[in-house]
Amino acid sequence: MLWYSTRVKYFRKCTNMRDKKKENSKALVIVESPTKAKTINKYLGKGYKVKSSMGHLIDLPKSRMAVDVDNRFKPDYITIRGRGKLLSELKTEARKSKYVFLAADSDREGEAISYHIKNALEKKDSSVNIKRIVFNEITKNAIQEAIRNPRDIDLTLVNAQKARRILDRLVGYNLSPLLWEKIKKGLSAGRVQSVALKIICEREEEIERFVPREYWTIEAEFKKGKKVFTAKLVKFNDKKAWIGSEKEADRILGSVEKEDFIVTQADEKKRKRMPSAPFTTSKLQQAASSKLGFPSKKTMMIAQQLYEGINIAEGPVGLITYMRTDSVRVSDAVREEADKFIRENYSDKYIPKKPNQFKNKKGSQDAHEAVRPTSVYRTPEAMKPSLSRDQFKLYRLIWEQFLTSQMAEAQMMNKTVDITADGGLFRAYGQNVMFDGFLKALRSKDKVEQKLLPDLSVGDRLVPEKLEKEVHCTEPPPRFSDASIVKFLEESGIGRPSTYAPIITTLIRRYYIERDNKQFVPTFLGKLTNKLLTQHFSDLIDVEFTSSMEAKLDKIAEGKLNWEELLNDFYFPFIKTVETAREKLESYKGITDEETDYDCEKCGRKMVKRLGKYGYFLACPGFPDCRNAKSLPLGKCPRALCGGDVVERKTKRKRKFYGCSNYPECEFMTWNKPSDKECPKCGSITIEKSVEGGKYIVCLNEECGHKTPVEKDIEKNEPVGVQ
DNA sequence: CAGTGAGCGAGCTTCCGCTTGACTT
Repeated sequence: MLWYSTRVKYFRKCTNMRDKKKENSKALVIVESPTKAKTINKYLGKGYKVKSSMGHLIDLPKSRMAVDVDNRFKPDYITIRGRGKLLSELKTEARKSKYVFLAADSDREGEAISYHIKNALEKKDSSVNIKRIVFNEITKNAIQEAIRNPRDIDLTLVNAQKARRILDRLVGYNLSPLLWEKIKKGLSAGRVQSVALKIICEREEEIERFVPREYWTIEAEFKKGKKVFTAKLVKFNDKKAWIGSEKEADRILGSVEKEDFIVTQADEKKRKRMPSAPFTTSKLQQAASSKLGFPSKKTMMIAQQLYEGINIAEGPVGLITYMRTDSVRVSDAVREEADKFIRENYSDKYIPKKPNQFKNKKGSQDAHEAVRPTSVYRTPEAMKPSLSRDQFKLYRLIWEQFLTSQMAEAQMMNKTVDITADGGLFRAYGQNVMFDGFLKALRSKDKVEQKLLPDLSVGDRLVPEKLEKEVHCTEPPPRFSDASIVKFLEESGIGRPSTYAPIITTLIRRYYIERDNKQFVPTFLGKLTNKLLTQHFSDLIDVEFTSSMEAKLDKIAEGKLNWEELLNDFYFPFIKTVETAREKLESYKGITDEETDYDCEKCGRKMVKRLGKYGYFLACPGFPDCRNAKSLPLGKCPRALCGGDVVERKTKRKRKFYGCSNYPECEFMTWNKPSDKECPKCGSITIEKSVEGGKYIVCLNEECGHKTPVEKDIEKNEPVGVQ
């Protein structure tokens, strides 16, 4: 019997093996994103199995430098913590497959990901046939074409990535410890984040230096027939009109007032207005920041949801293409679909004669298409029931940007009319939309305003209905916002689509900058860190550095430069500078403490605001003799007779909330972040609330309920220049 | 709903870039 059962087992084993053999004919395709894997699986069908790596699997370890600078910068690569399981799954799948196609993105990082996976797979079993394939749009044709043209790993491209990776490691892991030694542990510096910090600090210095000046403008209002229009004084006695004082404005008014106003020039010019390109990541973040008020992080999170798929009537569907891209490219098939949509919903006139051409930014890696709707036929309105408010807003933004990018240009007629009175030259502008083109698809809010001027010809005599002066103040340059910092980074070629949002988060997490009304303000710690870095590493913490590095990386990718040579040229001078800085720089430890008005109830000293592991807190400066420490009071508790302070707390799930320091005697708590102003009536904490028509400070004391409108930034302009 | 700092000297912090869940760090 034993014999029999063994036979059966053996037989079963054989059939199993035959099953496996069948699977053997399958080819394994490895991509980066699981969503992409799903889509490609549909296109490739039976003979293929598509898996995703979810980005890098092999990298330098986090816990140590792992670069042997004395041994030709040999990196010690390891499997990233937590990725071992995925890697061994890929190995198992690879062993069962006849072919493996490495289909990571067609850029520098994708080549490195493929290279590392190939090495790992071959370690176990060198008999697998591994090839690299690339495509830069997810269409059936593009993918089948790629499979027909497999190639080997491009080692020069891998070397370029290796140089980039190691350089960033050398910079980050040498500069950061210097900051721990000189300022505070846990701080960080790097090729990218430190440039972002620098420009935010530099802008702040500009603002601090700025002295506002008053200036005046003069405007005339005319009427011809029924049409009223205004013209601005642009020149006086052939000089550009910059009027610095009221006296001067009055002088000009006086000299012009009694004169005849005569039309001396009337020009009409045809102008075309091109729609802008579909979104790259950077442009998407900029638009979402300025039009929807979304921080970059929020934009990316919602875009990810739209990309991964939304349950709509036809089933779960990815509504947009991949959201991390530096390309404005759109596949031909999709362009044709857009033409069809435009024909059906507008008319042939709104299809451009030749498809609109948009140029990628220099240095674009072009691995993905632009961010666009997967089908323009899924209109925002039709999708609305399946989307959250924010998803809808972002989808509509992406959809409209794409649709308009595929529509015809608008034709404008621009009019310029010069009206002269004595030495004063007044100018009026008119704008007439001859053909609206892509403007037709914009919602009214974004539409270009029609500004019509009456028919005027040279020699016409006019009498101003009004002639007025107005006072203005020059304004300091604006602080950086999500939109403007991302714009700056992208235009400087610093950072990548996947890193724009995290850069901002890092600067905030390190307490280098704070968000104030959607604008970034450097903290004392941020300014100090920046000062230290710019003192010794001005060449490194600079826009120029990255662009020259990128140029050299390109050379490595072309095989014209050796990657070790690049690192060699960079590292040894750099590490010398680090050493000098370590010797020369004084220690700034402890100077980020800020004095406060709070008395230490244990010893009477004035407590200081100090930055700790978990954020700011109040510490007794008598430490370690007096060990008193407490949370930073944000204002008075609004409960009557309580007398406690409101402090920031965190739930077990790390969510911030604000509660009374007298807990549990007083149970006051709120999720709303208190404003920095106290209630003028009762002294309690207040929160800022934006309602239609303006911002208010609302008192949280229920018995008080006081509400004050926020006046517009009075205190912001005043202290700067007036003294 | 705690603690947080300095230094003692364990063991650790930190970079950029690629990608998602797991998850009480």
